[in-house]
Amino acid sequence: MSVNVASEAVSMIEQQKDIGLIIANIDMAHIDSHSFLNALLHKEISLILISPAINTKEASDLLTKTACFFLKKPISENDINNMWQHVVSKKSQALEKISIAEQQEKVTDNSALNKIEAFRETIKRQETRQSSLLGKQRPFINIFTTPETYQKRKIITNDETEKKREEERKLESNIGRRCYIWTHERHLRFLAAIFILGDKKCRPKAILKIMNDPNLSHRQVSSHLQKYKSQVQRINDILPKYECRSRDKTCVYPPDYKYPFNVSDLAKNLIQSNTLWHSLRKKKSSSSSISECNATVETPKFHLGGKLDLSNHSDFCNILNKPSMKVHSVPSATSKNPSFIIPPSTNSGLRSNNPPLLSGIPSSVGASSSSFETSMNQLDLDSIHIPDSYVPQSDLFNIEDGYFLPDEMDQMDWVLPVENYSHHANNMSQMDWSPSTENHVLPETNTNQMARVSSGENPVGIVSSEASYEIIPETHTNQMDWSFSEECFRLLEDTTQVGSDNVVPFGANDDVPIDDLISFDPDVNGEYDLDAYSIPHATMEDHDQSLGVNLGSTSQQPYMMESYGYHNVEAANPREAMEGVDGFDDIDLESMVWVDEMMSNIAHDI
DNA sequence: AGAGGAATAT
DNA sequence: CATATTCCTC
Repeated sequence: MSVNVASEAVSMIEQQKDIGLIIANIDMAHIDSHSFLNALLHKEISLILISPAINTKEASDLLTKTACFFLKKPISENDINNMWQHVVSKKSQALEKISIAEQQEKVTDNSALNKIEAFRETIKRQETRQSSLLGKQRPFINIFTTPETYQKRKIITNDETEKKREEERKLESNIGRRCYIWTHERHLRFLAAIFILGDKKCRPKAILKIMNDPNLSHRQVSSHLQKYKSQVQRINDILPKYECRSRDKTCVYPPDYKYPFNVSDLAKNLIQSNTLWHSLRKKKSSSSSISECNATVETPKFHLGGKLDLSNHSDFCNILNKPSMKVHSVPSATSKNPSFIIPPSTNSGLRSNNPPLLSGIPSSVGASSSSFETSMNQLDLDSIHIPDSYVPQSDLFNIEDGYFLPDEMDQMDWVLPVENYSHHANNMSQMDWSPSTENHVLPETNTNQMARVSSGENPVGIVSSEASYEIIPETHTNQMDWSFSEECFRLLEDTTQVGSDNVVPFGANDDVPIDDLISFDPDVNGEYDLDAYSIPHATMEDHDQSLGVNLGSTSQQPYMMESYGYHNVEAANPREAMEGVDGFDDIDLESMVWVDEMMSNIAHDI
């Protein structure tokens, strides 16, 4: 909001309560600038003052009282770009004010410079974080550099030496840093541990014991577990919302259905989908354009195709003899929904170098009896009963003309910019399973009027009668999302070619030890013919029949049929996808060392 | 004392 | 957001 007269601004400040930042010319017409400043003295509003020339004394005086920053005319673009930093993190600003006030007791005549120095430090910290995240340095803004600040730096008081030591301590630990502890491999171990332990026993200490990672502390596992659990919760909260937004209404749901995903069955699904992803990736790399660099690109090891029967192993036998899992509200014991998702695409089955994080969460694998309980006697991850998700999974990845971002959902950065691929390829993105904004389907029932705003060919936003949603800006669409563009995928493929030295070739560091432990074959009996899922059921009765149940669909709203979105997978049958791949059926005993370690740990625990 | 877990800090 | 730390209970 802009006003021409200062008095207008003052009354606006009085009335409006959500003002976060004021940018004002120091030379105000019709009003004494000091009375203007008094008006916001006790408000928590950041103030940036603009002046044609900066009088140092006056500036320092004002900075002490109210202003948080001074800009000298003419204002550069850089200045504008950095303004946001004055409004974010009110809390830290407040803290800073306190610490500055304390300093003022000792250095009274330099208070303004203190403030600038402190602010500078704040920005520096932010820069550090951003650059570590982005993997590159950004130019640091110079506007704060004055001879005085440099002079000030040389005066080292006891206070400051203490501060410095504190800083060093913080640098040694990982406080405030992105430190990629939870690599893909570690996370998979973590998930495996959770799966093995089960919901009730998956405590930090036990997990750590199974993971057997000397570089991890109990607390780190604890923290990771906390986050993991919160994400499970998030999924359980969010999935029902997808369901009601779904265009695919072929499912008929019990009125009281839930999403009883628990911590360990989700872990199982995630491990499984990761394994499948890697296997398909391997297939792709051996058959498509990447094949020319096959000789140098080491592909991950897998043991798909055979299950590792550990039922006779004395340790595992005990471990796996845990109580049977109860499952709530299973709509269908014979649902044909596959337990994984292949992202739809125009000409390629695998589009991302990131494993499918959300995939596999909805699963009904192996539910073949009318009983919803089972007990495990072998490490057969397919035999566990996981309830149907009720979510037509393909819809999670459908792209429509209209997108909708539910209020309660943030846009998640669960995939990485291509430029940082080499750095992050094995890390991060483990926890954020929510599909990005683009995958949100506009609910049919939504009465909110939506309009798409375009600039040329590029959508720039969505305007609704209630709110407007910004479409992910270009920098975000460059991320390795399931929905990323064809161009982006090509770029990705290019950058993963061997010879690009800032990029780790795919596979070089991607081996997943957990695969050595668990052999998945999601389609060991050839039952999951993905093509079959793209054929719509003719009638609801057919649908019910195929599910082997009658869920009383006649009493429900008859929904339109939509096809599933499993298109263009190179081999529809994952089993086929694996045929002909060397070492496919082997179980490499030498690579099972970790399994042995894990098992002996478990034995010790027992 | 030390684990676990929520909350909060960085 | 990812990770570290604190605080409190058991």
